[in-house]
Amino acid sequence: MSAGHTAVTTPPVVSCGEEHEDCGIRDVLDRIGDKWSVLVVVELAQGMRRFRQLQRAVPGISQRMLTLTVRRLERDGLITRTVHPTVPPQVEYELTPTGHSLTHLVKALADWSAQHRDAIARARRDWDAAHPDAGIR
Amino acid sequence: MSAGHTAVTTPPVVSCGEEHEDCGIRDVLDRIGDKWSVLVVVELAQGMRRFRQLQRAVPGISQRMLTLTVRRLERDGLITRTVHPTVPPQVEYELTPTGHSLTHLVKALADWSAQHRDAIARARRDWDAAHPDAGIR
DNA sequence: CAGGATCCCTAAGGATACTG
DNA sequence: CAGTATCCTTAGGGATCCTG
Repeated sequence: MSAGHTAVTTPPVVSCGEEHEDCGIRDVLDRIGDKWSVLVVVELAQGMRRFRQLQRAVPGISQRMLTLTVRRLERDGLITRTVHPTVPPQVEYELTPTGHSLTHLVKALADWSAQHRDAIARARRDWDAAHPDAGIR
Repeated sequence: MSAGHTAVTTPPVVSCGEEHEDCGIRDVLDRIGDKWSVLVVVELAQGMRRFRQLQRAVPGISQRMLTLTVRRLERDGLITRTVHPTVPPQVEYELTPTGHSLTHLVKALADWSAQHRDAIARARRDWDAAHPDAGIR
């Protein structure tokens, strides 16, 4: 169809073993694909943070979601939670080595986004223009 | 606290400009963080596919979600949709160059998952054992 | 075959109030 | 400060039926 097309000769970068049945991809996405996890990880990449510090650093997050998010990250061994029995209480969150390794991945995501966001935005505008009445958006 | 701790000296891998306000990370995750997009992309990484082929290749997906997923991917310029006006109709989906570049990213996700899934599973078991009654899970 | 149109249901997330 | 406890709204997604 379209003129010079590299066609099917493109080597399969990802292939999920034999008959792909989920690989581990969905695993990661179920973990960091939510609304706040990566943002918290990104902030913690700068160093240790306390609860309120995190909440201020991650703009729109509610205290409820912050609590849930750090709990999950802690459960998965991506961050540590250190309670100082002072008054008022003081709780510190910090990335574990595993959590830190995740920042590399997040960096890859950010890089990809930076490289393609313009093209994607353009594609969207074009598509929206070509489909004035779409159930999507 | 814990013995030899690399502490705050860890260089910030990701930092989102100055005061991070979302970077482009959420952008990517909003795009591929859903339940099916990556799986469809992974399948299309093998080459061109038709609608039913995709549905069979991605086990649990409903036709509704497949429709929505490919629409979104098409809108973002990650895949192309080619309609052959035959009877019965035949529609082919294929990765665009941008879409193909995404497979590299997905590969990074899969690799990270493979490297850490055991550690994470262990961390979970430990955490669950230490917190018998947790609202999380 | 490749969808569109509906209906329904659950989980994610927001807002608010309260506590150690 | 660092949470917990409720309540409520929405969006994501599944199931089913219908059509060109």
